[in-house]
This record gives sequence, C-alpha cells and structure tokens, in this order.
Amino acid sequence: MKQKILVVDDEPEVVELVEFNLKQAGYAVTTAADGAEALKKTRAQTPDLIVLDIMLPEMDGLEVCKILRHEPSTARVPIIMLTAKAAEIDRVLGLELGADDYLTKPFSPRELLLRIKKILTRGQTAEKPRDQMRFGDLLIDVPRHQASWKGKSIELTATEFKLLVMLAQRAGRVQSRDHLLRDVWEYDSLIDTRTVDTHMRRLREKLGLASKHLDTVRGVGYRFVE
Amino acid sequence: MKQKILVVDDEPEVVELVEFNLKQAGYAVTTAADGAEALKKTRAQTPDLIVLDIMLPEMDGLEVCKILRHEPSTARVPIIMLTAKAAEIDRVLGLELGADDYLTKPFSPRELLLRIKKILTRGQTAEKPRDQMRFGDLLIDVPRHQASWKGKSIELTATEFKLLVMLAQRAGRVQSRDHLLRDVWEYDSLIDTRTVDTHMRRLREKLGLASKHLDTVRGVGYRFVE
DNA sequence: CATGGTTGTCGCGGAGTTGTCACGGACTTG
DNA sequence: CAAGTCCGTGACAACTCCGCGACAACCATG
Repeated sequence: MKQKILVVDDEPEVVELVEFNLKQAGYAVTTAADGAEALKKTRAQTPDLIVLDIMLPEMDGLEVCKILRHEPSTARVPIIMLTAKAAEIDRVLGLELGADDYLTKPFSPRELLLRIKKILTRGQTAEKPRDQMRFGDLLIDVPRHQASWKGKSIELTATEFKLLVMLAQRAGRVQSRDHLLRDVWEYDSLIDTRTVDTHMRRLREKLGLASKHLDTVRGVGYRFVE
Repeated sequence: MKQKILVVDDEPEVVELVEFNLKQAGYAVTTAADGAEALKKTRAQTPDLIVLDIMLPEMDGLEVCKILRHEPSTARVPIIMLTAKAAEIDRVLGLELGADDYLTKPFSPRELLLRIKKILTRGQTAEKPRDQMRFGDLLIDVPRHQASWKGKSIELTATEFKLLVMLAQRAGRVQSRDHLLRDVWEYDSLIDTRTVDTHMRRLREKLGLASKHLDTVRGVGYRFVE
C-alpha cells in the first residue's frame, strides 16, 4: 500500500521537482496549487503527509495548516512546511501550528525525502514535539525563545538562538557555514561566511559548559552533538 | 462534523453500552467484534479514535494495536485500551504500543467519555481560550472586558485589552509583532509593526506594576511571563 | 461641529547587537 | 618541517531595535 503525499505549492517547477522525486521514491503523489485546493484534496483523500508551502495566493500555508489542525479527521496528518525566507520560520514556530518539520528554499530533494521518511516511519509514540529539545542538562524551548542549562536560563540574542536551534534540530549532522547562513540569515544575504564563526564563538561563551555540544568540523562546518 | 469512534470488543453487552453512550454524546460510532474486523474498518474509514479491548478471539488487541501503529495512515489514530484485569495494564505499558490511555473493566461510561474527550481535544492545537485568567495579582476577565490588579480595575482601551489577552493566552511563548498584528488587528492590515510598540508602551503604563509580566524579547517580539 | 478619548505614525537617541577585520595559533599536507 | 589553510579571539565601527514623546487623524458623542 503506497503512502499518499500531498504537495502544495503555487510554483509549478517546485511541484514538478518534488513530485518527480517522491514518485521515484515510491510514494503516491497528489498536488495542489493553492490553499483552497489543498483543503479540498486533503479532506477527500486524507494523505499520509502534506508538503505545504507558506507563500500561497489567497489563503497562505499557515492558514491552511491552522484549518486542518482544527478538523479532527485531519488534525493528525503530519505537515512539512516550505519557507522561502528563514525569517518565516519564526512565524511557523511561533504560531505553534504543529508543523512537523520545515525546510527553507531552496532545498535539495534528498533533504526533503529524508525528513519525510523520518516522519512517516516514526510511530505516533516516537519523538513528538520539536518545539522543545533536551540534550542532557541543556534545554531549548523554541516558542518561549529560551535556552537553559540545569534549569538556569541562558540569555541569548535572536541570532544566537536561531543558530542554536538550527544546529540542534539537525543534531548529529554537520552544517556548512553556507548552509547555516542560508537558514539563520536570509538566504541570499551578502554576509561573510566567517561571520558564522564569530556567532559560534559568542554562542559558546554564553553556553558555558553546554558548549560541549557544539563541535567544529574542520574544513566543513559545525555540528551539534548530543 | 461528527467525530468517528470505532469500538472493538467481543462482548456484545459492552459494545452496546459504549455505543449507546458515545452516540448520546454526539459521536459517530462503528463497532467491531474481533481483530480482523477492527483492522478492516479502521483502514476503510480512519476513525478519529479507537476503543480497543485487549481480550479478543484470534488476534488480540495488542496485536491489532501493533499493526495499526505500523501503517502510516493509521499510526496516528489515538487508541484507548480496555483491559479486564489490572495486571494486563503492565503488558500494555511494557510493550510500548503507544496506547493513548487505558481503562480497566468494569468502567463507568462517564469515565470513558471523559478520557475520550481529553484525547480528542488535545492535539487540535485548540488553544481553548479561557475566559478568565489570573497571574498573581493580575486578573483578566475576557467576557467582561476588564482587567484588574489586586482587585482594583484597570481601564484599558479596546486594542490594549485585546493585546493583553492575546499575550496572556499564549503566556510564555514569544509573539512576534507580525503575529500580534494579525491577531489583534484583523488580518493583513496595512499597519506598521512599530505601532505594536506604542501600544505595548501604553499597556505597560496602565498596568503599572503588573507590567512586569510583559517581556520584550529583542529582535523577536513580546512575551507574557507568569 | 466642537470635544475628549483613542489610535496610527514619525523621528530621536541610547542600549544592545551584529558584521568585519586582522592577528595568531592549530591543524593539514606534501 | 615549512607552507598553506582553517578557525578562535579580541577589538571596533556600523547598525538595528526598542522605548519614548509628540502629533495628527480618526471616531463617537453630545
């Protein structure tokens, strides 16, 4: 029994790219180009997962997400959000819409596939809320925008916090400076990649002992280790 | 839109009792008498919740649960387990099948209803707005449209009050200016985000000491702290 | 249409944050 | 082991962000 995935985006190229890759990977794919269509198709076929762009004509992705979450029959369908700008992630997280994951454009199809698999194979019991993460004594609470070590809160600036979250959410995997720049800063920013270093330093200073989670991978980038 | 519940038990009396009570409470109920039937009906209609007896002929409830959890389209359907003996609870828990709750027979229908409601209303993100909130000496009464500090009422304008309520209802979580604009001022108003600042200032002035609850999170937004 | 209250905008200024750069140590490579 | 690359560090200047005072637009009410 193939798993059904609904892809929602108003850019045909994106839809096509994603559709092709997902079908390749053995999923049954349906598509929608705007919010209304997305709602209709979701209700009709209850897909196993939805890939949902934030920027949509008329009704945007956040709105769609909200509505789906309020209808019992669709409340539990996992949703992966696509955002063009890193800044939008704040809104996704802040609204607590319960998106199961998100990705900033441009993204590699492989990356998307990985996340889809992760969500679909985890049962209901498996790791749930991504908006709060604990690594030993280090606690990261995204909606509260607060990190703490052994219960004592750590004061981080906006960028530092975002950087930490990005690293923690991809714990284990190395993130290149370019990648981090794209995700933490706006993706076409003209910022020097060495700037990331500086922010890592400041982040490490403030984290104190907890900075043991932040690994430098020489020649590649940084990695969050558990 | 009625929520669908599937009741699985091989004792007709139990099924009848539960079915009656759930229908009374406004749910759409289907039933199954054994494991195979349960699986078939679940796949066919994706109920919003399943009440599942452990003791079943042929394939028992634990088995059913396991199978459902492994199929993506059903993995997220909440399950309440019914057990005849308290000892069986250990098995339910031990197997980590991810039953969302359990009940030992004999149980009161009211008890079951309570648990069902609890499960169905959670997850829908539905931040049910409380109509009265207290934070220390600060009292916020939404229907009366009134806030008070140590019993003394605070005169707030319409916007100020709405702003306060929005923040308080999401206490702890940071709200970006954009988000506040969307919620307090309807939708895609063309209002400058800096306007939020001004209103925060006025709100703080009027709240006096109570304004300690209103945190500024630089670069992100505002947060109500308890 | 005058009045009083409410609401959105603007510009200023200080505190805090952020990006850059140059230096030097650490690690890699041949 | 010498040259080259890469990263951590300290310092600094530019900038951003938020609180504030002031003001004009708006709106209901008498």
